Amino acid sequence: MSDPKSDQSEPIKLAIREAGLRATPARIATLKLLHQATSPLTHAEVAEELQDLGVDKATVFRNLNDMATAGLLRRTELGDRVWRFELIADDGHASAHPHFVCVDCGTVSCMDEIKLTAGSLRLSQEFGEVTEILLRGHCNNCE
Amino acid sequence: MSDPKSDQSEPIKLAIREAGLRATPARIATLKLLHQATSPLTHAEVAEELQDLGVDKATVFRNLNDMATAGLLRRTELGDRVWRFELIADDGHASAHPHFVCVDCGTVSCMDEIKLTAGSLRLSQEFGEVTEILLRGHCNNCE
DNA sequence: GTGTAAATGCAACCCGTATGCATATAGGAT
DNA sequence: ATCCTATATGCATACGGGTTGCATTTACAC
Repeated sequence: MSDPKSDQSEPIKLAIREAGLRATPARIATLKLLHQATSPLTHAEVAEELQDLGVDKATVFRNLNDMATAGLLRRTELGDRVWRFELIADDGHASAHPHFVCVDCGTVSCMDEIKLTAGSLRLSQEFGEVTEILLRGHCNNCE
Repeated sequence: MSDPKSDQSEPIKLAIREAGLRATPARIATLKLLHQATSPLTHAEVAEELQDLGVDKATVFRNLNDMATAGLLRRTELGDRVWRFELIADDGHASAHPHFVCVDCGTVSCMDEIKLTAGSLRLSQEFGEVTEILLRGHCNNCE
């Protein structure tokens, strides 16, 4: 009774187990969803998508948080009091990158090339070690 | 029965009225508090300070939001799901400036000199008009 | 297969914030 | 100085995203 559908579950399962967690259907579905996403997803967005599979909100919340703690996801708050999660993959869109959040429509974009000036970087080190850059403003679709 | 204490209430009252609001004790006290502050304050911080004066939480919340809408304060969310408010003065620390938030202790610092590289600035305009820059990381007191 | 720690579902709860409504007050009109 | 009314306040209650306690189920090491 082996599953004939050629999904990419196996590598995902492996990754979950390597992170020290059990590869449950809810977690696999969550990671698949985030894999397809082009920007960070909220708790609510993931929960809505997974409730067709009969997965409870609380489970989604716990899984997202647990997988973030386990290093599979990055959890960020982009100014609207909602947590968002994105995959930390071994490839491509992996490393921490700045985000742009539209204060009007709430759309979140990933920015790969944004940098601070050298001087600003130096100055910022007087405060501490910067791990995340977030830009907010009005996106081009909203004006 | 004129008040002998040489506080700076008058200019503050004027500013409140100019913003189209009534100069109530709660608002005056709120602005004085924010005037002394060196970084943005939360609802809770202001509310706690003002409850000695018998001011209700809800009033503080409404006043902060109203004064932000009226252009007296700037309201920002710095990643911990809590609103913070800072004065928009005519002098000094007035214009929008980046903030640094320590993800460990939650301390917020105002950064006046941080800039993006010219190239980043150009790139960011593909997304929209950036109105706010927020940096997060580990502050020097926390490591 | 079996046992057990980890994961899940459900409901209840938490915390920061917002709101409805009756009362009090600022401040322009008189 | 007094009055009047829109604005502001206090209190209680509601809200929304997120979290947690507990009994049940399930992944997976053996």
